[in-house]
Amino acid sequence: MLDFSNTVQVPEQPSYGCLMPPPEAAATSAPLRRRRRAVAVQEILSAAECHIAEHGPHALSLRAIARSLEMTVQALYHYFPSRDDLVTALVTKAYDDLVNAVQEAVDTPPDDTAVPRFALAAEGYRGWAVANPERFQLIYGTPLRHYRAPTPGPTTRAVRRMSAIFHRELFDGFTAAQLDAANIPVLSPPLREHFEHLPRNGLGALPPAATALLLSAWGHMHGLVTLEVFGHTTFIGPHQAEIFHMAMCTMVEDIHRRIPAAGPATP
Amino acid sequence: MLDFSNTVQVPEQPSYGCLMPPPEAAATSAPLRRRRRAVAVQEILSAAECHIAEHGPHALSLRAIARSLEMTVQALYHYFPSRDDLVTALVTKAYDDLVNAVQEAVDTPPDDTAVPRFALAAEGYRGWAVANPERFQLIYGTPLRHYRAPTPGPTTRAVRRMSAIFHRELFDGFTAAQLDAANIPVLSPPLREHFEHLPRNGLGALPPAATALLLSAWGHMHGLVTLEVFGHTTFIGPHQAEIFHMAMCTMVEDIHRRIPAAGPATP
DNA sequence: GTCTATACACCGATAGAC
DNA sequence: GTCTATCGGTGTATAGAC
Repeated sequence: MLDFSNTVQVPEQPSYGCLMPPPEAAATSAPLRRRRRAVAVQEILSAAECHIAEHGPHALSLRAIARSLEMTVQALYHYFPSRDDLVTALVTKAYDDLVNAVQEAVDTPPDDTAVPRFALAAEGYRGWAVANPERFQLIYGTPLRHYRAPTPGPTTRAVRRMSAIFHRELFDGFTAAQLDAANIPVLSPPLREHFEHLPRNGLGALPPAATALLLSAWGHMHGLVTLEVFGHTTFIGPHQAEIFHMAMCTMVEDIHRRIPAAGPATP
Repeated sequence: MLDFSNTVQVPEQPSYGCLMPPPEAAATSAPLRRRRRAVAVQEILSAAECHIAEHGPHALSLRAIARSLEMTVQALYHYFPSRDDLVTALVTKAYDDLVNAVQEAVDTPPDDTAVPRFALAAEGYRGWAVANPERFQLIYGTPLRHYRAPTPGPTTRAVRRMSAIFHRELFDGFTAAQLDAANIPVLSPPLREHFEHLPRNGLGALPPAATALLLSAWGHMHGLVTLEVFGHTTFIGPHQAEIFHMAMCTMVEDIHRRIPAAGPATP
């Protein structure tokens, strides 16, 4: 792919912000050149995110970024060989930031311990999306014109992390046997087989019924967030968070109701 | 708004298609001029939809449409005063078509009468979205650059129709008292009040708990469709329809379980 | 590493002839 | 109603000087 792939996540930006001092690279043994380059890349990405936040992901252009950085376009080409590479870096970072937000929501001790942990994760998801609507659109909105994502997808790693979190928070405490016996309509044999052949370190580790429930839950969460971020639920006014909270809590309740209690031990 | 607003839906296009003979207007008493104009508008919209289907909603441009119609841009301006007006017409039509698809799905006698009617409607929604992914993106994807929708929104009528269908199919057979007693976490007083002040001929007619459940259901349905149409669930392969079906059926089951049975009559 | 200059495409919109 | 011509802007990308 690109030579900046190993420098792009260097100093772990604390959070997204438009006005941002040039991040001082932590004292490292890397040569000065490298560090300066990394700083420049960070500044470019930061300016790009700023531009996206202001004008939407589809307004992304090298010229605009160059303008806001008071550089010329050609200087950018020195750091990113093409627009697509810049977009790829932005998408990757956005996805990572989203997953980090979810992880952080899960790690933060909740005010109310009665709230299911999946709902906490979901609220981290929503929280990031609402705080960064344009970057959320960059990830989950209409694909960018003329952009071809590299293969393998730059987001697969983050997707796997996210999937693992939701998987854990939704099904932790249940055995595979319990999940397999979840009370849902019977799945077709081809579908069951398809699910069982997914990566063993990911969804493939779950019984098919659980995979189906997890996908359904993901869609539920994502749909509510999408409708809100894309402005289709403005009539709810300031109560979006409450609706979302209620929907996620009842959803987890309903899913868990479909999983039978552990039977007597069968050694 | 625009003078084409009364001509745009004239001959009720049978279905979306790129190659389409100029629709012969039914014998009407309207003057010849009007009919010719209506036909031209239809052709332009059709070409625009064709272009959207091929290159995505964000590629929409008057020039491209003019090219494919072998006209000049200026001829288009004769029918649509600006690009925004064309976009508005396309969005309106897409939304209408989507609602029509849902309505048709509800009206079609199902193969399996055990499938909840809400699930049938949802499958109409999904079916249209999967068949017209780019037009779905036009409606529900990233807002188009530089496009300002007119006020009142051109889609409000269609949204109301859609809302009415889902409302009916999800809650038909339940009384307001039953819906009001739905077993969900208590809603905050401000939220209840907000819901009760929604339009009386729309969501305002429902008890707040039912409105909340309907919104949740809408998000659930929309999320699964969105993930599929925007390509985030390709790993499911050809089993998307089955997952969707299962998710919708269990969802309706769970929602109905939360609504208490009708108590003894209290006259 | 950054610059000027440039090539070549695209876009929305307007003026005015026919 | 449709045309040519044009304005003023957008964009990605490259060549070559410094």
